[in-house]
Amino acid sequence: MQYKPKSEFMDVMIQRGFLADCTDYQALDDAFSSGVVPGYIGFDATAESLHVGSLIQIMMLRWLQKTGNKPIVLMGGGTTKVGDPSFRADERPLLGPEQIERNIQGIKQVFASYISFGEGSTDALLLNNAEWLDNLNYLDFLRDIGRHFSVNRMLAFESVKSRLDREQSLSFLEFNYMILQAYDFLELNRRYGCVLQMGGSDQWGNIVNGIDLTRRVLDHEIFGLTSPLLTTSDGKKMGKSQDGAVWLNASMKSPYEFWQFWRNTTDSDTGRFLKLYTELPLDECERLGALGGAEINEAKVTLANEVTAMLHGVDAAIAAEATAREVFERGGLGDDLPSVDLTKDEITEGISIVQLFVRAGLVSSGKEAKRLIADKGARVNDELVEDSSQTLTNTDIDQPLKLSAGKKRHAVVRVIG
RNA sequence: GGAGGAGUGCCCGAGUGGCUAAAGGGGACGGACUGUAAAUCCGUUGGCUAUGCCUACGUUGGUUCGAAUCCAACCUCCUCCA
Repeated sequence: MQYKPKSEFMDVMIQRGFLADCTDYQALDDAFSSGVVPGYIGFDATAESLHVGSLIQIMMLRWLQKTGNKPIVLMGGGTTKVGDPSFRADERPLLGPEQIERNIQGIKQVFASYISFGEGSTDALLLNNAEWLDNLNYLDFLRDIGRHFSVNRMLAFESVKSRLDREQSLSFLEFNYMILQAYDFLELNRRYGCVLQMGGSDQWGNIVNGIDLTRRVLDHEIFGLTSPLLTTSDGKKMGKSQDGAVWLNASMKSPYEFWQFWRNTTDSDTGRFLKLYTELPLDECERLGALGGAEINEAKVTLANEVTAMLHGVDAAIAAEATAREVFERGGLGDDLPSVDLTKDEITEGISIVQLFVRAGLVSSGKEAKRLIADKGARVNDELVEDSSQTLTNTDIDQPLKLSAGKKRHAVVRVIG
C-alpha cells in the first residue's frame, strides 16, 4: 500500500489487512484525523447467529471504537425482508417477520463482546433499519429517492450484471435492495451524522450507491471502505468447518468447537488471521505466522486462544485449550468435549454402539455410524470398534467413556441419575 | 394473454419405460502420509426396529405387470411474442 495514512484507524486497517478498497483514502483519513467518525456496518438477519464470515466486519467496528470513533451496528430488520441479491445465483427464500425478529435477537448479543454500547460520543449504537423502512410510503419514496437512481447504472453494477448475464431471474423485489441499502446510509447520515459505511467487497456497489444518494439529497460528502472477501488459502470460503458454518453464538457452536476451528487453521493463513482476528502486535503476528514446520502449531494455539477469549471470554479459551491439550496431546478426556448423558435405566437395558454415536452427535444417522465403523474410524476409549452390532451395558460403562469419530472429533459419555 | 424450454440426491449435472438408491464432478466424512497443516493417494456418501422394509427424481392424479422416464392438470423459473 503506497498511501501513508495519518490517522490511527486507517493505519490499522492497512497494516492488518482489512482494506480492500476505499472511496477516498485522503479525505477519509482527514476526517479520522480531525474528530470522531461515526461509521456503520449492516448485518442481515438471515440466521439466528452470525458466523465467522462476519467476524472481519465486527473486528473493523471494534478497531473503529478502539481508535476513538463511533461504531454503529445496523441490523437489517427491514432489508432482510427483501434479501440482498448481490452476487447470488438465486433468490433467497423470503423470511417471515417473526423469524427475522428472532434472528435479530440472536445476533445482537454477540456484539457486546466486541464493542461497548452507550450514550457517549464513542459508544456504539445498535439500530434496526426497520425503524425507517417499515413505514415508507411508496409514492413518496419513489419521488424523493427513486428519482436519484438510474436504472441504466444499476444494471451495470457487477453484482447485478453477473446475475443477468447468466440469464438468471432477478425479481423487482430484490432489485430494490440496493436502493434500500443506499437509503439506509442516507438516513444514518441524516439522523446520526454517520459518514462511513464499511462492508465486504461484495458490498462495494451498494455502498457507493448510498454515497451518491446522500450527496444528491443532502449534499454531504461521505465515505465507503471495504474489506477483502476472505477465502482460506486453499480457496474455500471463510467460515465453513467439517460440520457446516462456524457460528458465533455459543448455543450453536460451543467455545471448544470454536477454538478447534481456529486451531485447525491452514499454515499459510495463520499470520494473516492473527492480524485480522486478534489484537496482538503486528511484529508478533508476523513472527508467529512465519514459524515453520510443527512450530507453527503453537502459533495456531495462540490464534485460537486470542479469538476465543475475545468472543467467549478468557476462561472459555483456557478451558478449551486445556481440553484440547488433554485430548490431543495426552489422548485423554477433557471437560469441554461435547457430551452425551445417559440415564442408569438406559445402560441397564443396554445401548447399541451405533445409537451411542448418534446420540453423541458425532454422526447424523445410524447408517452413518455403521459406515464410520466399517471405515475403521470409530473408537471407544481409543479402541477401534470392529463390530457395529455390539451393545454397551453397565459393565462396559463404569466410568466416562470417550467416543471418537476419526482423529479429531471426540465426545464423552456420562451416566447420570 | 400467446408460443417454446426447464424443475433430479448437500450442490452442479447425466439419465427419456425394467439392468436406477439413480453415471460423473464438487463438497463432506473416514483411512494412509504428517504437525490436530497443506498437497497427494485410497475408500465411503438416502433412512430404518435391517438377508427385509420405507422414502426419493417440482406437486397431484393417470396409463402400465413395471415410471425419474409416457399422459393430464397444477405450481415455480427461464426465453421469445403481445
